[in-house]
Amino acid sequence: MNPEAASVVTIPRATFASIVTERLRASIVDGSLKPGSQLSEVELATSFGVSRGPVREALQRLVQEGLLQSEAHRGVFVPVLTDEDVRDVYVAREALESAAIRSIIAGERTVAASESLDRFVTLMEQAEAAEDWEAVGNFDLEFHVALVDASASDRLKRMFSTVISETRLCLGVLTADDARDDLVQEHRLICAAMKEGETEKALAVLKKHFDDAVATLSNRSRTDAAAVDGRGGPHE
Amino acid sequence: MNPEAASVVTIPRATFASIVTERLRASIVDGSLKPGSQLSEVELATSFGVSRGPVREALQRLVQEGLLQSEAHRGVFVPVLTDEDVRDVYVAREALESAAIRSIIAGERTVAASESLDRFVTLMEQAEAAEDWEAVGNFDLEFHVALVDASASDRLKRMFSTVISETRLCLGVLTADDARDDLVQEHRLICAAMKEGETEKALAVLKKHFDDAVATLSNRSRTDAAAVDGRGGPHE
DNA sequence: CAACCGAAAGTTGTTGACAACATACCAACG
DNA sequence: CGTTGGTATGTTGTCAACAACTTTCGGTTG
Repeated sequence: MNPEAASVVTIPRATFASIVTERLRASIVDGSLKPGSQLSEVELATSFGVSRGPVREALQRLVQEGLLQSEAHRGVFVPVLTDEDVRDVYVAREALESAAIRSIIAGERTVAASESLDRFVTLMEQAEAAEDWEAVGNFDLEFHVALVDASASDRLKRMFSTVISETRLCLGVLTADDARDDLVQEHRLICAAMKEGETEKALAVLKKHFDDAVATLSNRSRTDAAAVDGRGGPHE
Repeated sequence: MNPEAASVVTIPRATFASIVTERLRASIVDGSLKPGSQLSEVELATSFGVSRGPVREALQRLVQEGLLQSEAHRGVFVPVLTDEDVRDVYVAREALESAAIRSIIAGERTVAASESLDRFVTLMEQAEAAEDWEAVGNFDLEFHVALVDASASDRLKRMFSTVISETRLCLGVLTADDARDDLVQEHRLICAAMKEGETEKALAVLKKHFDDAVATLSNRSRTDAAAVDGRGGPHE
C-alpha cells in the first residue's frame, strides 16, 4: 500500500517487533524518552510505520525487562528511578556479578575470562586518556557484561542483560564529573584478584566499586534536583 | 463461540492475556505440557476460547521467563532441561538467595524475616509428619520465596520469581524418594544463623542445601533416563 | 456554589483475516 | 537410485477494524 516503501521492504530477516524493541530500548537508555512520559501505541506505530501489533509486542518485552512500566488499561510509562531504585539495581548487580566471579574461579575459567576482561580495561584506559567519558562508560559496562558472560551461566547472563539495561537507564548521560580516577584501576584489581584466585579480594573490590557508583549517582541526583528546583517556575 | 464459556465471561478484571499466561505457566510447571512438545498458537487459542493475540502475548511472556523456548518462524516449545540446566538454575538461586540473606542481615530485617520464615518451616514439619511430600515441596519453595521477599529488593524478587518457576519446572512432581530427612532441618538452620547474624554460616548452609538438591535431581534424572529409555512417541 | 451524573475522547484489549516464512512431501530428472 | 525442483501445508508475523475500559469535561441538580 505504501509505494515508496515497497522498494525498501528488505527481507524481514529480523521481525518488526524486534526492530522496534531495539530502537525503543536505545531511546529509553539514551534519554530520548524522558522518565515519566507515556508511550502511546498508536503514536509509536505511526512513527515507526508499522501496525500496533509489533509495537505492542516490543512494549511488552521492555516491560518484562524493567525498562518500562505498564498499568493495565492505562498505558506504559518510562519509569522514574528513585535513589532507592538505583541502590536496588546495584544490589542486583552485586548479586549477579559476585556469583559470576565465584563461578568463574570455581570452574577454573579465570584465564579465559581475564583475556576478554583485560581487553576492555585497556580500552577503558585509552578512552580515559582521550577524555572520552562516554566511551569510558560504555567499556565499563562491557567489562561487566563480559564478566558475567565468562561465568558460562545462561541464567546469570539472562538476568544480567536486563539489569545492565536498567543500569544504563539510571546512568543516563555521563559527564566528566562522574568520572572517578580510581574507576579504571578497580577493574584491573578485580582482574588481578581473579587471576590469583583470591575470591574474597575480588568480591570486596567489586563491592567497593558498586558502593562508589551508588554514592556518585545519588550525589548527582541530589544536585540535579537542586538545580531544577524551580519552586514555582516550570509548571508545564 | 463457546456456549459454556459464555456464562463465565466474568468482567475482564484481569486481561485474557494474563489469564492465559497463568494457566499456561501452571500447565508447564506441573508437567501437563511435556518438555519438548510444541505449542501451536491457534491450537491454544481455540482451546482457551480466545483469539491468537492474547495467546501470543502469553507465550511471549513465558519465553521471557525462560519457561518456553521460541524459534523464529518455527514455533515455541517446552524446554527440555538438561542436568546442566538444573545446575544452572541452582547457581542462579544461590546468587539471588545469598544476596537476599546478606541484604536482610545488613538491613537488620532479620526479626521480621524470621517470623515469616519460621511459619513455613513449621508448615513443612507438619507436612513431613503427614508424609505429604507434595506439600513439603510447596512449602519448601514458599520458604525461599519468603526469604527473597524479605530482602525488600524489587529486582531480586523479580528475578527470583522466574527462577523459582524454572525450579518448579525441573522439580516436576516430587516423590517420596526425593525427600531428604535433613531437608526441613536445613531450613531451620538457615533461620537460626540469620537470627544470630551469622551471615557466613547461613550462606554455607544454603549452599549445602542446594548442592544436595542438585545431587538428588541429577541422580533422579539418571534413573529416569534408564527407566524410560524407550523414547516412546507422543505422536499425537 | 458544590457535588454528582453522563456523554465524549483517547487509551488499551481483542479479534479475524491476510501475508511471509520454514518445512515436508512428492514428482520429475540426471 | 539419488538429487533436484516445485508444491502443499502448517506455522508465525502483521495488519486494520472493533470492543471495552479509564479518564476527563461539561451540564445538571441539590
